[in-house]
Amino acid sequence: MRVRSCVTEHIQEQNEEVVLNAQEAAEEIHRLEQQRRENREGVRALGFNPYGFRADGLKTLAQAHEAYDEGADNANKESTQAHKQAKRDNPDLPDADLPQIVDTRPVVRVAGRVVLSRDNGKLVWLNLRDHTNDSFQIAISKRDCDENGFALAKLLDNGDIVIAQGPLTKTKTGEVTCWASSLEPASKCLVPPPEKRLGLQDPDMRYRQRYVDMWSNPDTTRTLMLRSKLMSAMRRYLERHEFVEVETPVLQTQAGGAAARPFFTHMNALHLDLSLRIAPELYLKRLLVGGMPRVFEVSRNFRNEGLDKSHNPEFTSLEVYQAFGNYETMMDLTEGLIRELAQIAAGEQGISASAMPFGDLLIDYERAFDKVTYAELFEKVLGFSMGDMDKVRAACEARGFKTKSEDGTPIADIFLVNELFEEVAEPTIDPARPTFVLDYPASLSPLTRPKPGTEQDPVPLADRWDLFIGGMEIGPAYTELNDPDIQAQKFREQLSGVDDEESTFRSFDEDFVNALKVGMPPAGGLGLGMDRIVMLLGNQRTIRDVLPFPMMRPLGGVGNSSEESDAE
RNA sequence: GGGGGAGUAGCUCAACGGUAGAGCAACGGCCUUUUAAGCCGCAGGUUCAGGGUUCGAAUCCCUGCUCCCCUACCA
Repeated sequence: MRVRSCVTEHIQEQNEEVVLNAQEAAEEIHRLEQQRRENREGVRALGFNPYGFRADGLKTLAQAHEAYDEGADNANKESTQAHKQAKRDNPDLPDADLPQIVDTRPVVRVAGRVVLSRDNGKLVWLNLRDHTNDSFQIAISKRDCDENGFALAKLLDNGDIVIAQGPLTKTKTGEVTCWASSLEPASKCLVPPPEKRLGLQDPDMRYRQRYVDMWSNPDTTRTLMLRSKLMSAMRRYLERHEFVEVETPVLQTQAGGAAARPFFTHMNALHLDLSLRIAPELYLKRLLVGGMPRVFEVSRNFRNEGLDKSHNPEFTSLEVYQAFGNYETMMDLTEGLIRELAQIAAGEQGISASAMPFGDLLIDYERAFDKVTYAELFEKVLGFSMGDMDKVRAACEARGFKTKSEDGTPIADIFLVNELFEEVAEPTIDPARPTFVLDYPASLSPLTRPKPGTEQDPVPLADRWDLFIGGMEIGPAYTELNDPDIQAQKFREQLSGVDDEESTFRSFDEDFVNALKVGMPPAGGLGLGMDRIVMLLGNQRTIRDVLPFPMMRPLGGVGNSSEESDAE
């Protein structure tokens, strides 16, 4: 009871606050909004509801444009001319005896947002926009449109949504136009819109008010719709390959499957501290143990790390696991998937998948992806074998890379090898050619099966590849480790090998090891960064441009953190 | 984390120590084939916020807020 009354009080306080804010806001209505409110009243005075009703039988603006019938339009124009000419020649004849006007022009009903308007007095031109067409012209003439519709046209503001109906014709400059017989309001835009040609430019405003960005910059909507189409095509592709989509927990008692700092939250009912998932991997593998042979999850992952043009704190990965597959199975699957998505994206944009623009690059998704092993690429670029530790250490020192940690202990050889690889070898991969880099050092891949026969090599390898496109890492795939003893040992190594700061977010998942004890079939596993794939195929430079609502710092300063960051 | 840049009318931008302007949008008027329509008229500002220097600050200095770029970190 006590809790309830507290809650009630709290809600009351909140409500009072809302009322106060609303009053303050009401006093501060901008003059431009006020004018729009007055126009809205004018629309009401005509007998319309400015917020409209259900409308059936609407065509998209693109469909309407398609429906234009040249023959019918010409027949109408010619017969109208003949009628007028005859009337001039025989002013006394009744209309019934004059040549009749033929009108078989298709009539369409369309809806859209007003992006331009030109008022010529007795003829008003509107250009409407929807998701299929940036600018479709409507003419509302005093002669041909119903009286209320014509009066409405005079009261419209840019940004309003309207429904127009009428026959399709071409103007004398050749533009397909709906010559309205009626016009109705569908919704009012009370907020003054951005500049009509340039759209909303300020990137901050574009992300914060995506709903304005989307209609004022149609490319934004196109990119977000491309994202949907690619996600849908990805599901179709995987289902065609007999994968089933599953959903695994986002709230986890220990976030695993990747090395990343998680977000934390608390569950009241069980008095549990929980973290949001950083990867779905360990749960998907449990499903393989249970007997699902081919699974995938479109996983929203949360990582409490920095933001930049390829990192958002929540992002979408595709993870795929195939029992009795390996990392080569995953390579074929991935290449096929990405090529198919590229073809779909290319089709949307009317270009070829063999030359898709990404910044200054033209990326070819049609030809077979390049393949190179980690060791080959290392040796080709560095000029010596990655097993030659003296040269590795010397090369690192020559380049000024750290070879000792803060307390003076030498950094493990394999991290030096990887430092050289990432800093020197990786950048030489041709960004215009999708490239698989195969066979990573085993110590860098704790959840991966060691490559048979390399255990005694200077650098033991693992069945792992990474795919690089456009200079970005798109995702890795593995032959999954299914030996519970090796897995347990890798967990232990990871825990002991990291400093205190990092150990807070690496954990030994005993239940996962138990699952492997029950027996997981050999399997291939794959993780793809879907946001980055949409960036590549939609030619967008930043991850923010492929997310409808990217993470933004709240306006107004201090933020809402109840305490100072505890993890710095 | 480090360095650089930006914030001015609803929007896009000028003005860089001396009366805050333009284009678009808006508002009033004219106009039945316009295409960023046109013509005439009229209005619109806490120059991000707060402090300082100065006779005088959008402009120079300091602090804060927000964004952008580079860099660093990052399975």
